[in-house]
Amino acid sequence: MTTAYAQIRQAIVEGRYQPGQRLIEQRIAEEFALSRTPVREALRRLEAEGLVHSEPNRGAVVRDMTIEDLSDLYGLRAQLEAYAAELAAARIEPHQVEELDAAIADFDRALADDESDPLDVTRLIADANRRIHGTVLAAARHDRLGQLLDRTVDVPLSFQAFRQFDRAETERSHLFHQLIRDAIVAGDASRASALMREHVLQGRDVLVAHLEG
Amino acid sequence: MTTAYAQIRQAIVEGRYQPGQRLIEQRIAEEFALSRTPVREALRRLEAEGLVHSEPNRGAVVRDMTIEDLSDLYGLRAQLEAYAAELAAARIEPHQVEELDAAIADFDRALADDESDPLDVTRLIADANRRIHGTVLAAARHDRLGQLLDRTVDVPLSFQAFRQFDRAETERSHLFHQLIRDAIVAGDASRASALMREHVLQGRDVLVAHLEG
DNA sequence: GCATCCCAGATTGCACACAATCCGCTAGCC
DNA sequence: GGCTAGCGGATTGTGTGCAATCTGGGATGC
Repeated sequence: MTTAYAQIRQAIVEGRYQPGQRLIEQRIAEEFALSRTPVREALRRLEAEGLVHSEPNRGAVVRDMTIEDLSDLYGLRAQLEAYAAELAAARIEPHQVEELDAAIADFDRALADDESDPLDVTRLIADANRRIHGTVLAAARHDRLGQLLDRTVDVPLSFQAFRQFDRAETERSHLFHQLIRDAIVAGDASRASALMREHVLQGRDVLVAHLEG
Repeated sequence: MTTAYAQIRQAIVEGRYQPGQRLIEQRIAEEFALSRTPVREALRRLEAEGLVHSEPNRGAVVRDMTIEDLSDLYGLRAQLEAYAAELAAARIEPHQVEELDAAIADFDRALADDESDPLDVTRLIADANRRIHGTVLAAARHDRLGQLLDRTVDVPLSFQAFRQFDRAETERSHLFHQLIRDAIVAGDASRASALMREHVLQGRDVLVAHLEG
């Protein structure tokens, strides 16, 4: 099951299964050399996560979203991540501060790297970014919030082709990461929250502009 | 599947399956005169919703929560409902204002009713309350937010025995409902948001006090 | 006495078969 | 010509058997 879930999920997030496409159990089962049973369970799980939409007796399709839907989703994510930052400001532990600093340093290093393959640099940046947000979330120590955020963050990925980060945008993100880090470490919950909200909403604007253009 | 899901869920929320209790597929299947297959799917769905926790090859148990977990959950709910109120202030439509007013009027009527069986009154109040919050959520026009909220709101129910509402508390809720309604209708998003957050956090305090006492 | 190994029972994970349902299409009727 | 009823293929929903895995307890060795 776990394997079916992970594989189908990856296929959706990477865009191999496109929005709107029907996900026929038998076909997927054959594709992954499994029976329908684990495929069904994976589809139910993906439905609960919102990546897939399904109706009784009619099966599942990869969920399609309008730009408005995506924009709303980012708005929700902004709320959730802002709350995570707020909690983190009160709950973060020293070793998590170290993790956060390390991830921010990696982001900085990747940003300054003008020798490696740009594709690798993009990957490094994306990874450091994930670690930064992940550490804030872990510091919030709120399992359920983490769960909801994981799901909310991944959905839009299926609508973004893998794309290079614009330099100015990336530097702005870096700045925000540092400000957010400082607010959290200083225990200033309301500023941490506001900065994180703004940071995510900036991301929304960039995505929307990209999709409209 | 749908029937298995609904039945198991109800059993958990009503407390017939207690927190910590193992949910053995075969046993539940027999109890509802089904095979294990729909039961399995229902358990997976409940797991995704957070009502149930399960580990590979070890099965599912009704999720247990500490007071801290519940308190955190209410904090999350406060964020989400506040966001719903914020969006509703910008998006509500005339017929939804009518629905909201009708639900608030029902709440008022139930509150003034000192003749009916107190248990019926409590049920009426709980129902009006659900409609008020449901209408705000509908007015927010944000499917995903609605989904997340449904799940976040129901979980604590399994930890509350059905209880009478304290009169002062109920009147305070009624007041907040009216203030929230006015802010939404006036299009004042930030006040609607702040009021809703406070309203939910009051609910948290009451629940926590109740569980500790 | 204590730790370790191993076995038996219980339970979940998966495959497969059959039943129920849905959708598109054709034939028949008005 | 257009509309409705009904048929057949495709797909999902459910039941069941077997394999894989975990748990607890007892026997064995130190």
